[in-house]
Amino acid sequence: MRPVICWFRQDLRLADNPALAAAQADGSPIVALFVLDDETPGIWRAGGASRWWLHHSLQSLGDSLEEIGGSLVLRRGRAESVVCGLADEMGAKAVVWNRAYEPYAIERDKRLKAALLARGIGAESFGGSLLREPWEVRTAAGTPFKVFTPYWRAGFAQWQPSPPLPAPTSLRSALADIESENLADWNLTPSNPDWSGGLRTAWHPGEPSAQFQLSGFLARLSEYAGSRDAPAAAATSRLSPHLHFGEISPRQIWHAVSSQPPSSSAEKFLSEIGWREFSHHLLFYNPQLPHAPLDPKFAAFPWSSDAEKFVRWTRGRTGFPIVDAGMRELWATGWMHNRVRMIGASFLVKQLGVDWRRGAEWFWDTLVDADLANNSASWQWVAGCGTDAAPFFRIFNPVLQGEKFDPHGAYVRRWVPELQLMPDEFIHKPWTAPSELRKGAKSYPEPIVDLAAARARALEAYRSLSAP
DNA sequence: TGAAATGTTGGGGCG
DNA sequence: ACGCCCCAACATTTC
Repeated sequence: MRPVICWFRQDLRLADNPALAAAQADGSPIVALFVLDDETPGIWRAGGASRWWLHHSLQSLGDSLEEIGGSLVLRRGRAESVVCGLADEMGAKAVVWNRAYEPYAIERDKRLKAALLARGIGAESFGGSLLREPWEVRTAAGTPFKVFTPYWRAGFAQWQPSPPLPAPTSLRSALADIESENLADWNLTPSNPDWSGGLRTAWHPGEPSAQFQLSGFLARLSEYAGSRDAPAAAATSRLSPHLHFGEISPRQIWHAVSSQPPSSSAEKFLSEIGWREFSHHLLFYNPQLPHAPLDPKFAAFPWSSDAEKFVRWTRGRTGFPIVDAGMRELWATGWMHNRVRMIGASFLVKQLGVDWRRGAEWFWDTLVDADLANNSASWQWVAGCGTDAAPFFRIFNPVLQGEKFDPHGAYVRRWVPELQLMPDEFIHKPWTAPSELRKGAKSYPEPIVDLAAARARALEAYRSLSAP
């Protein structure tokens, strides 16, 4: 019997996987395939932290497939040729996959589909990584949305997803022995040095862990609205990397959260899932989102070229504790609390005047949840050059933000041990502490900018955008 | 999903 | 008792 190839991409799960379910329903033997693609033109090659996650997620997916009588075939290369080649090799009946929405992925998949159909091989794609397809949600005029709130109201207020699909309990596997590469040979995990210790402590990639994480979050859902902005509180879901790799689907999350009693927390959290949808909507209709400001006024913005300050930002040595704590959390664990991402990003763009794309690139390389749509849309939001963007005058003050959201400095002390003994009163502005208190924190840097002066410079630069 | 500057109000000290 | 000033505390405006 001719097999169906189920091509796994950003959907590394068995449950609620429409492509896999369709392959099962077809009745043909199934070949589960993953392709490590660093070659497709325009691709955003996965960064270091993402590659670490991918390694473990693939391991987990392979294990899960084996438990139900299947296996995961690993190949490397330009995906179009690899998939086509394997389909030829197997005499495949069809290839199925769940859609991805990065511009290069859309182009690649379009070419692949045409190539397969031209060879008489079936090709079908499914929606499973988003709640709604980007083109499903439109304004009354039929145009894409530019602003989140109307997008959310139009697309999701009176809307319920269909229930998630169950995971297959046994896989009708292709009998032929199919050559697979060795995951270890892909060198996705770091060595010399192995910097992944903090990631291993913080995370457990894979579909079972994603479900575990979701149920843990549901148990503390009621705290979400009140504590989501406190980085020390661990009140957020921490589902972002699981979602990015598709170890859990947004439909599973939606279903689980909306089965809880209605609450402001549930509503707030679902709207955050909505921001993820909105980012993909924006990327779909604005393929330049990752590399060009949506607002053309920003084309000639006078960004700073101060490499030294940028490096200090990346390493968490700016002298502003809440910023440095966040950047060190990112470096150590591959993740940063959402509130601190906003503070740190605003600091880079507005206080240091550095191009948002430098920040986006750093995040891309260091985040385990690095996602082209979310990352690009969020940085454009912070920089004020997106469509639904933070107004230019919204400049976070890292001292005030720290005092507001980390009032006792618990988060800062966790990631900036130099400030362990600094009293709460000075924890977010240690340079103002009496000298005897600063002695214990001697290795902590002085602030690299004067907040008031930098703020004035930023306002001037942004104001000049709209001036004639 | 701001912050700072500016304006307003009202209680209390004081002559 | 009264007017005056000071200045938190809060509200509004501006960037």
